[in-house]
Amino acid sequence: MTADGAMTQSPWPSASDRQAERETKREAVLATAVRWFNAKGFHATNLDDVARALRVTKPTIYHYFSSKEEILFECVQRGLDAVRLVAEAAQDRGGSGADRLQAFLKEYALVMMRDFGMCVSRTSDTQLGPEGRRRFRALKRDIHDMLQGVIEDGMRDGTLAAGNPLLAANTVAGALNWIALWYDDAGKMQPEEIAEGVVATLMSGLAAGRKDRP
Amino acid sequence: MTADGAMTQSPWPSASDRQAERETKREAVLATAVRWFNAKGFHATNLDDVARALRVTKPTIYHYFSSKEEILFECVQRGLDAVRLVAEAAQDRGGSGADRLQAFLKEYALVMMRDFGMCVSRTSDTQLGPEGRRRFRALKRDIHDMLQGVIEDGMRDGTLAAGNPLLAANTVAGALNWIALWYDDAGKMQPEEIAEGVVATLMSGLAAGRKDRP
DNA sequence: TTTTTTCTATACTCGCGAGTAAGGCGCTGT
DNA sequence: ACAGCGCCTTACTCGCGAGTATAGAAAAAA
Repeated sequence: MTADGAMTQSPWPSASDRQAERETKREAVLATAVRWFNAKGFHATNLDDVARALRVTKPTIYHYFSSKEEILFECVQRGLDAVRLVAEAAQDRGGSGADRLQAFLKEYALVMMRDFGMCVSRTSDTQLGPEGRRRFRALKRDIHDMLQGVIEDGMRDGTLAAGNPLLAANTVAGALNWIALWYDDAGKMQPEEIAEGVVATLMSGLAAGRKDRP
Repeated sequence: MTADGAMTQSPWPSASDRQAERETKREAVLATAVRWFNAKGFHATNLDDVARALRVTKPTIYHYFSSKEEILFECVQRGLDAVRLVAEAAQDRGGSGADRLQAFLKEYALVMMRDFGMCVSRTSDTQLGPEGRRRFRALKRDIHDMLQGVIEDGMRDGTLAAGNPLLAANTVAGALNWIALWYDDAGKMQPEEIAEGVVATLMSGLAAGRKDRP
């Protein structure tokens, strides 16, 4: 039985407890900041507001982050990480290109209705400095390449219509990213419902006359 | 023969000439400003830069506009006016709902690759004050309603697949608006080509299996 | 010519908000 | 006990850029 054993809970935090505590506080800052960024925009949000919402003061925030830009960057990074995870899951999923694409798109859409996902669409790379912009673009490019890759697979195996994969990827990415700009938490439609509907439209198109939808 | 007759060009400008001159200068400010806004973002652009590009100074700009926000608003207004014009043209065009929609979408896409159109997508309403935000949203809502109206027409006459018109409108608007964020002037694809491709994807969908595209 | 209006420049103000300096409190380890 | 570090505070600096006060040149009106 170790000192960290499950039998007794020591009131004195261990070193790893305190490390975890620090991480929890960092995450709390990000969670609060991202909501302000989404609601008011990055520039219109000042860190005093964020600090007040957390019932601390601005220097406290600077104890965990070195700059406002770093906070924004970590927010979009979390959003993009979430998208990358669903992209990887879709790739590993097996099935036809169309099946993998559909699964990918739906999860992608759902991410865009969560705080960190929304932040990605609402953040312009002009809000970051040169280095942050470079990294932001690189992360977005990774996502794009995975999306385009799945589309190419589907075109190759014949489950997706032939066409320009770059254009197709940008088209669907646009429709999905845009969700972050019109989705309303308090609205009537549920995320699940929106994701299903948008993906169905993208897969089947607007025009009438599909074989499978008479 | 009037004083403004076509026969002789007086070197002394008439009152209407000077009015036109003033308008020309206003437009020049907007044309320059919108390019800076699109390239660097609204906040990162300062009016000294814009003035220098026009080889004047900041107070000159304030002689034509009352604030930086007014300049931005007039830029997005021009972009949205362009979209409204193509929407009205599509409505008057006649033909089935699907035909009118397709015509609308293509012209919409083309607008999003021009300076003022790009500015619309790149501008968040958080960049405007309460009044500007209200007007901006109203203009965007007009466009949305027209788009959704055409889609409803198409669903009613059976040329578009049945579904949720609100969702469909948001999906296509997203794909089109997003063009403004990835289109590259210096890229290989021409606006015409992009517009055709994106609209075709939206109308027909990504999945293989259309009757009209075996 | 004189007066007035239009347009533009030089040289400022001024508020906002990112980021910092310096100190205090409490826990940890020696 | 005491040195050291983690955490958080109050109270500041300071630069940037929107917007302005003022004046002068040129053109229009009188």
